[in-house]
Amino acid sequence: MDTFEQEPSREQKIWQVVAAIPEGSVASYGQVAAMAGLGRQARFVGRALGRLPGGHSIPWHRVIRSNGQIAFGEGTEARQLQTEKLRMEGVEVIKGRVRMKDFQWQP
DNA sequence: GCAATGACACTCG
DNA sequence: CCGAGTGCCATTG
Repeated sequence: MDTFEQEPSREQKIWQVVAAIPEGSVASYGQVAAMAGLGRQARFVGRALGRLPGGHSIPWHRVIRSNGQIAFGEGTEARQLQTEKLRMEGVEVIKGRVRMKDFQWQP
């Protein structure tokens, strides 16, 4: 029973913010963290998404580093998938990085 | 209970 | 442009 209650609210907040990112835009971990009320806790966002089980329906591919780079290492399936998804939504991905200046989500 | 790790961010040189 | 150091917090051995 107590095996499914790891972290309450914080994750929920993150999911909300990530789910609120419009198509064709991207947000950095720090940005999501700030909007979720976590301040600089970007790591919490990353860990939250990474440890998240299936069935969450969260567009994790719209979340990248503050620097515009894809969070995953080169040669990983996840990175390829994220790149493809972003391109499919109209986001230009050059060498695994995005032009934040033009695609960063501005609330 | 401590040490190491991790889908990060920021500053400095 | 890139490397190194620091902070922040939860998970895992």
